[in-house]
Amino acid sequence: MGRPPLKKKSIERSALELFVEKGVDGTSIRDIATRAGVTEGALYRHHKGKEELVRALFLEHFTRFAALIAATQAPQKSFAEVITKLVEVFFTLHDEDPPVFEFIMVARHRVLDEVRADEKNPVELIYRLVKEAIKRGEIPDQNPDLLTELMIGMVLQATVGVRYERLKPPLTKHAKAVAKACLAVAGTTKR
Amino acid sequence: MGRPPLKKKSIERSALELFVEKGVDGTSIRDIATRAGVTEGALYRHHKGKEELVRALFLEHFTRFAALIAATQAPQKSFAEVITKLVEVFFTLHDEDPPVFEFIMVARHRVLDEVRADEKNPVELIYRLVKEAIKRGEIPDQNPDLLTELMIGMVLQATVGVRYERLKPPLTKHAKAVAKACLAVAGTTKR
Amino acid sequence: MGRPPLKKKSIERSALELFVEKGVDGTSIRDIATRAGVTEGALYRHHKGKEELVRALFLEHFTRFAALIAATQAPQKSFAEVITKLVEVFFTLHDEDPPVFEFIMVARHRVLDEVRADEKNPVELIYRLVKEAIKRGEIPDQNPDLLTELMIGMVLQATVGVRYERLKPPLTKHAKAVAKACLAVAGTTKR
Amino acid sequence: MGRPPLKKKSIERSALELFVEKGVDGTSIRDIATRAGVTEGALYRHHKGKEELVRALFLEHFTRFAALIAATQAPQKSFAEVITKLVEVFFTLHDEDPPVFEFIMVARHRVLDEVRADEKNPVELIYRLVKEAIKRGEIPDQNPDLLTELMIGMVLQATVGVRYERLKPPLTKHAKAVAKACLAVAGTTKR
DNA sequence: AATGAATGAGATTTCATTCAT
DNA sequence: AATGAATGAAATCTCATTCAT
Repeated sequence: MGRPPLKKKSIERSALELFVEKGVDGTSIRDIATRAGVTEGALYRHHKGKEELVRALFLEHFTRFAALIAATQAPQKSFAEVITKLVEVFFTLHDEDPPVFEFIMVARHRVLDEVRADEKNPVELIYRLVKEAIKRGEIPDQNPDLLTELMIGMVLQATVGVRYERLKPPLTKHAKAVAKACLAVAGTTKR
Repeated sequence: MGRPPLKKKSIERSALELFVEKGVDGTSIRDIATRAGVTEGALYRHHKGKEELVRALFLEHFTRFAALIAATQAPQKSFAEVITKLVEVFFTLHDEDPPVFEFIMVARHRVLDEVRADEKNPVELIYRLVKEAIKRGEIPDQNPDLLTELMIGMVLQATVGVRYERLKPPLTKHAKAVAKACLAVAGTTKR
Repeated sequence: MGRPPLKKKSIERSALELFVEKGVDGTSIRDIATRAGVTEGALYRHHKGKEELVRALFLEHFTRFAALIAATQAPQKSFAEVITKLVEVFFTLHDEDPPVFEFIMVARHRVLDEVRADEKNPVELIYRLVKEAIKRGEIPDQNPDLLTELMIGMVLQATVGVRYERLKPPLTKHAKAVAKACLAVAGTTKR
Repeated sequence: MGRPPLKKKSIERSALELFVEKGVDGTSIRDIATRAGVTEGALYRHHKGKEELVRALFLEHFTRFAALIAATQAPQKSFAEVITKLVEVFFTLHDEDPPVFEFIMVARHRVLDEVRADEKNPVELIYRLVKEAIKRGEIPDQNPDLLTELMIGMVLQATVGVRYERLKPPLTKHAKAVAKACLAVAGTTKR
């Protein structure tokens, strides 16, 4: 094995940040190279092109995210417990590296259109949680799709609040409050 | 007078729809012209370029939105009443013309960076409502920034749910439920 | 006969001025229309297009210029008299309407390539004067081409001096001095 | 390093020639690329655009010209000596590379508007020479601005004469005659 | 006579990608 | 591994001209 690819990480990090700041379509190879302190050709040593780079970055992080999120699931846990855990996990993932979290949010539609109804899709996961909680009487009967959206909306918007400096980081400090809000909306009966 | 601007509306509508579908940077002038059934040059009779077109479309609709949203304000109304009204107004605006609503959401960061801390900014408006409600004891003492984000998150995510066909339109059908969710999160004491 | 073409003169004057200020290629139809206070189409009511407009403007004024210049010729006059008269005529034409004079200078190569070795060409005219003066012994034997260029250079550069505000107009005030310079260069022996 | 910039010189030379032949506004990027044997985009590797290319070419050569012209200055030399030297230098610069000389003439108004009253401006330099010569009694009292223009006019028109094949190159062959003409116009008293 | 929207051609510029070094 | 000149295609924009009004 030769020397480690010194610039690879730099290229990938620069790309990720720029994708968040200006969008994938708004970011050029030259933008990435400039920020990474390399020249345009260097990117092609490591990736086939811009779209492949987006895909690679997405899958690298999303896989990790999905695994951590899936691990929150446990049949014996109550709806309240799982939701609380989920919010914590989401916020921890965000705080760990906010640009990475934001990139996943930005890139998911572009990449996930191929993976749409995937079981790993957090929307699907939460939807199933809600359905089961209703069936088990943990929360009142209601439109499970709507509740899913509302909870997801609160979690995601909290990350937006941090990005625009309307909420003080770290986000994990707000996890309890947001989880409580989710349960309030769900109308959780038992604790 | 020369020919009346038959194609202006068509160009603007096509642009707006494409901006929502593929993003501003992902939409080319050619895309717009093709959908509008004109040649590329026609756009420049009416707008200086793509960025100016985005700005013009945004300001046109945002101004109308802001006026309607500001009109929900009335000093004698309770927090619950105003929030309920606001959700209704948001959802009505959405249902009226979902692409226009979505375009405003998509374009706001691009355009509003110049208008940031504007009083017309709905985030600001809701924040002030929350602060006053806390002061008047209508809702428990809490982080007003967080509550603001949570309510906004729910409202916006509901529109996303419709876009991805996870929620059945029209959105106004869900207004009552979403308003109730907002009040549940706020912990409204009086009704 | 209907109304007179009110805007025709305005278009032509605006075009002429812009051709001088920014060059023919640097001036667009829109530039002309804007300065003339009309719309783009109006020009085509009076002229076939930009090139034809240049040609028309050039020929209109050049014809008049050429006639006045040709009138300076008289067989019985001395070289000194004709040169003095010529400088006066040139400077009078310039002072009468400097933009017109400058336009003729700017456009001559573009238009005169068709008329090149024309007898009306002032260069040709002066060249013949010089040749005859040498033959008649009015001036010393010398390179007639060079003398021609030197005299033309002085006359034209004087107009440039006025344009760049290095010489005080009117130019006719300098006619005597420039004529004297021409004769000094020629080495005129008799007066 | 990547490939050495094989085509840069070719692009710049082609541009310079075309600017002289057809004017800057009459020359398209495509014209330049075609003559240089490259594609249109290649130009942008080396220059920001056409205007910047004009500026770069102008400054590169003008700086060299100005240095050589300034070097003709020496306090102990007579007006006649300096003028003779100046004409020689101008003509040598012209003969060395006529297109470069002509380009400087063509581009100077476009670029020099920013550098106008610069001391390096040859017009200024000659003006100062003339003023001093008058003060020192080397030439009769007269309008120094006019004399400056007349001398410049002769020198420049000589280069025009060569371009239009009315004067036989090389121009340096005519230097003595033109210098003599300048001194005749100035009315130099001492030799 | 004049308007000005629209066209069609082309000019300028950007950009992902390739490749010789 | 990295460079950066150059390409080829596409995007943005300009402009002379036409034509319905």
